[in-house]
Amino acid sequence: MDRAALSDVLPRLPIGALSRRTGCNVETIRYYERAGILPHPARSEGGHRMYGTAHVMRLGFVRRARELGFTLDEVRALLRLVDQEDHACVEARELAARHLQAVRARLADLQRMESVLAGMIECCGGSVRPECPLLETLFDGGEVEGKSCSGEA
Amino acid sequence: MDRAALSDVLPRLPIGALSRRTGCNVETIRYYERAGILPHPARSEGGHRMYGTAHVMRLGFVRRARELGFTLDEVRALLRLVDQEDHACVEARELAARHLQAVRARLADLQRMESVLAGMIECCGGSVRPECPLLETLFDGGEVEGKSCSGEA
DNA sequence: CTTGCACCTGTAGTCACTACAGGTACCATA
DNA sequence: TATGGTACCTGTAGTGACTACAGGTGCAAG
Repeated sequence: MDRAALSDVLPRLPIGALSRRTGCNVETIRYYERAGILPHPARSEGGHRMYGTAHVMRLGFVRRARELGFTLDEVRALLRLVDQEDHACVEARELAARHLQAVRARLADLQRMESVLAGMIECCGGSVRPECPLLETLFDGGEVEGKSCSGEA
Repeated sequence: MDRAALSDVLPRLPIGALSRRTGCNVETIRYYERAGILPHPARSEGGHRMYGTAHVMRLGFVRRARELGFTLDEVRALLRLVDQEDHACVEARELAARHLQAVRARLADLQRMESVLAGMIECCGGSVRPECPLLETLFDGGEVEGKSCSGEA
């Protein structure tokens, strides 16, 4: 598949149609153009943006990368690799691997949050203590995990 | 523990000391004041902010809540509950439970990202195909999971 | 030829900070 | 008491990735 060869096919999609086709907000498409993610499209006589198949594909690429949590900077880097003739597979892999590390770090963070929150809520639910143990925990920074939870004295 | 009773003890901490004690950035402390999270502290003759024990505790509360991923709006709501005499345990629990749901949703998102990314990277690593399968996947939106990965033809 | 929608540009708002610039207070030492 | 080096002050602007206007113009169907 030579993607460059598709560049000028169907160059008459206005921005709303591109939006519907890709599921990407109109404002976001214009933003991506300003941000250097999408190239400036052709314009109609009256100044309306006119897109072709190449744009549809590129925007699809961007959307999928964003859904995987790549930042726009990372997306720009991926697009640079795409735009080279030899697709620099190794670099793409490295970029993705670094991103995967970041995702896993965030995942670990969230898992910690999840368990602390779940513990606090459970603790609070069965409470017969005068003060709210949930708010207490936030106040004194006490560990929820491994604590008796029913309260002593 | 009556927290209100501690309000005026040790009211002579300047912002840098509060920062060191709580691990919260000086700029962030001032931001929290502007944002209505922390009350306006007393001032020295020359206009420097002077904090007491109550502020130390409140800021600790805010920090811990933020670390659990509560938004500042949620933190404000939690603080309102704290500031009521009857600590409204049920409401705190509901707030935390809603937040836990959000955390779990985000967790599920990230887990999906993680598995797709890991799959893409694995696929790319063993590639003998001409094009980069990682970039290809981003282009055509093909599923990585359950695909042969070694390439056919 | 008119109507009404789609499109245009440019700017400002979101969230939770962070980073200045340009100026003043505080406090320890000489 | 003078001085010097911090620590502090206010106000504004920047971050990322959009989103939401306001106020104006193009386009295509009837």
